[in-house]
Amino acid sequence: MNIGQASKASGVSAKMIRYYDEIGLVQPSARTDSNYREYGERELNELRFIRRARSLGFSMAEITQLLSLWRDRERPSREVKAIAERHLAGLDARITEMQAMAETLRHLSRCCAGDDRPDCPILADLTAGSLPSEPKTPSRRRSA
Amino acid sequence: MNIGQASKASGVSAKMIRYYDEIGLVQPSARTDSNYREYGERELNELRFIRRARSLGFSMAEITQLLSLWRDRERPSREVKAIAERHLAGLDARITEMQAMAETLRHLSRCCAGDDRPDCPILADLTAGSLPSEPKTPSRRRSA
DNA sequence: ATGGACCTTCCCATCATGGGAGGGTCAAGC
DNA sequence: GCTTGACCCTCCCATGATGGGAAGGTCCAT
Repeated sequence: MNIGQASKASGVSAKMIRYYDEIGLVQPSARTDSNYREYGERELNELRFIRRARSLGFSMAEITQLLSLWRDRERPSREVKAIAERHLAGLDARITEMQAMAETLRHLSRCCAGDDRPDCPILADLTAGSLPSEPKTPSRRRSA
Repeated sequence: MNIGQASKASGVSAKMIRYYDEIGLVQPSARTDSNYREYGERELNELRFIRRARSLGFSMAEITQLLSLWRDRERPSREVKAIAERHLAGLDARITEMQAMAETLRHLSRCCAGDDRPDCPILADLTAGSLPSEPKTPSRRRSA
């Protein structure tokens, strides 16, 4: 199977398949005389594995580990689970963070008239710009 | 105020302040004879504005628009609101997507013993790898 | 006048992905 | 056989926001 066929069959772009080859993640089982990459069922399954793992948000670094566990028939499921849980924790953290952003935006948006007038609580909020730590006297800077 | 002071006062790294200068987003009000960037209150507020907007997840492209509205005393709040709502919609979409990932992972993780044995529903799921759309006859090409 | 803290510019790296140029290969139809 | 179009190859560049670091100039306090 050449790269185009592997791409169609795995749902991974040819560009990415070449990239995985380059970084040594999934190498073609062979090359033809004319230097075309050739992939077999095994590589195909690995490409599908990667695609599925990417769709769950795993980074390439994590996938590298997962794939090597996948290849190892002796792996302890503990290790797989640890990777998954670490990733899940990161995911949850990012979700929480984004939810906070979304809530703030929803609030500001609700407060904004959204008409022709220039007064805008959204811009007002951005202007307030509380510093990370120190509160600091609220800068009553010249109207500018 | 030089770049270090502006950095401290705004919470934006000096590196980023130089970058904003380079892309023309916030330029120093002047340069000293020795070519040091000089920032005034106005620029300081713009930097704080950016920092706050970044913390709400706006992209630099969005911030460019927001900043130009912020500078325009005649802006219609409608435009600000539109940007905010578009961004909010994108955030919500990403949150939903990540929640789906997290739910899947939580489920898989719950099903995984996480012990010394190699059997692992997480790897099993990744192996299943359903194709994006077309089922397609399972390509029985030469077994390779 | 010396040292250290600061500033400058320029280059490189990230991470996963795509775009495109320039050139070789293969298979089908004539 | 030869042409044509669809494929493949490698190599380079770009993304977005950020940081790291080198090489060299500046400022200030001792």
